[in-house]
Amino acid sequence: MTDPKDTINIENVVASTGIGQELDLQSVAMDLEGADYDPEQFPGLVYRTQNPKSAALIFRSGKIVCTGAKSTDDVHESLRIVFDKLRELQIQVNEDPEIVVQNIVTSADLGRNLNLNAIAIGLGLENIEYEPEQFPGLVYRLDEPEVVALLFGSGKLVITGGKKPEDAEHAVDKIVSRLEDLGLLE
Amino acid sequence: RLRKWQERIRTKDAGERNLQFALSEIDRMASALGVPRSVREVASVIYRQALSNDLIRGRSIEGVATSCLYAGCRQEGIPRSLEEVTEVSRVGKKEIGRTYRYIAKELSLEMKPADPKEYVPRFCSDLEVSEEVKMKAIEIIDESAEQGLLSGKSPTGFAAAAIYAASLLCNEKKTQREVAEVAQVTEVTIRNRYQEQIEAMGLN
DNA sequence: AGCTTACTTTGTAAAGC
DNA sequence: GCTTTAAAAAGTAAGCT
Repeated sequence: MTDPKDTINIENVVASTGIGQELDLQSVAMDLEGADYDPEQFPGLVYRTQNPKSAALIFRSGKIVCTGAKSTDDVHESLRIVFDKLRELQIQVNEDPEIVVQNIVTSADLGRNLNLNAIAIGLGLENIEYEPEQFPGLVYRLDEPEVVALLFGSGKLVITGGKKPEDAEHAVDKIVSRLEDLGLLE
Repeated sequence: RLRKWQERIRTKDAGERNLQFALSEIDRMASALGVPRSVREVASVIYRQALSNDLIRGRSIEGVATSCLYAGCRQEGIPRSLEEVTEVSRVGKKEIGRTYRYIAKELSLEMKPADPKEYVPRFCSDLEVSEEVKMKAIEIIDESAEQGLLSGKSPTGFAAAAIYAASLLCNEKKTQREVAEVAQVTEVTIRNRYQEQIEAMGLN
């Protein structure tokens, strides 16, 4: 039996940071190759890194949001590239800006099909949201860790809202044991 | 003090007018959908509960009224799909769905997902098929749901496919297009669900 | 009948309307 | 509440050949 924990894969990491310096996004947009900046539509400038792949949202305040990285290491590497690009434009960037992971999206596989109708009733209709007419996944909010899990009929799941990789592991353990207790797995 | 008093009356009148508007909208939409009076009453009760729990603030009256009607239909066991309620409402499907989920959660309505079988009588009478087709469709839904094919699938598409399959089995063939139209799903969805159900019934 | 593209859901920060 | 970004899950839908 494959431990569902071993199937966990980080799909997206969102983090925030700041260079500690105000920016003139108009000029940054002019000098930074590949930058997308449309202040009418959104106040942030979008800059994409290729290796690792990510998208950074750079704001006038100097605060930055990095999304799309596949690991916390990739977040740091992506932001290092962004910092260096800004330095190339003669912009002062703090030594080691603090990088805070805000959300980690993970996928996993329980390895067996799930009867979502039975799970909805078993876990308690008051704790879940399952509206197959609107979305095929069952939404399950956990208190500890504080994450949200989307369970699918295939047994695959998505866990989001966590701030560290262990949150997803703990969530998978709890989900597996609850489903086993209810006799809804295997 | 006089001013406060007038304001209270103004607020009370406005609130009363809003409630009357909401209830008349529920009535209008219920008539357009052809649901029985019991559903309008349940929907009205849910709307008043939403009102007393202050769930309307920040949302459109029409959106809440439509969501309450959608919830009422399901609670009464004669569901209308979001597509169907959207057709008679002045707000979009996305807002109705979102408002419905919010109200259901806040009022602890604990709604079970709609059962595809609940759509069979209405779809079948719209298609003018026999009682035999209706029973066969229900049999197909029961069997394929038992085999776990229902998880994540839309109840209307599941019901539509079963009715299409049943019409073939009973030699009262309805086209995918005809079934798709009454169920408000695409022919592609019927085809996909139909294939799985036929396999589950061991009829392929 | 496919294939492609796109939208539905979840969470999260950023600045501003 | 909205706007934008990213990614997964699976279902549904629409457009094109």
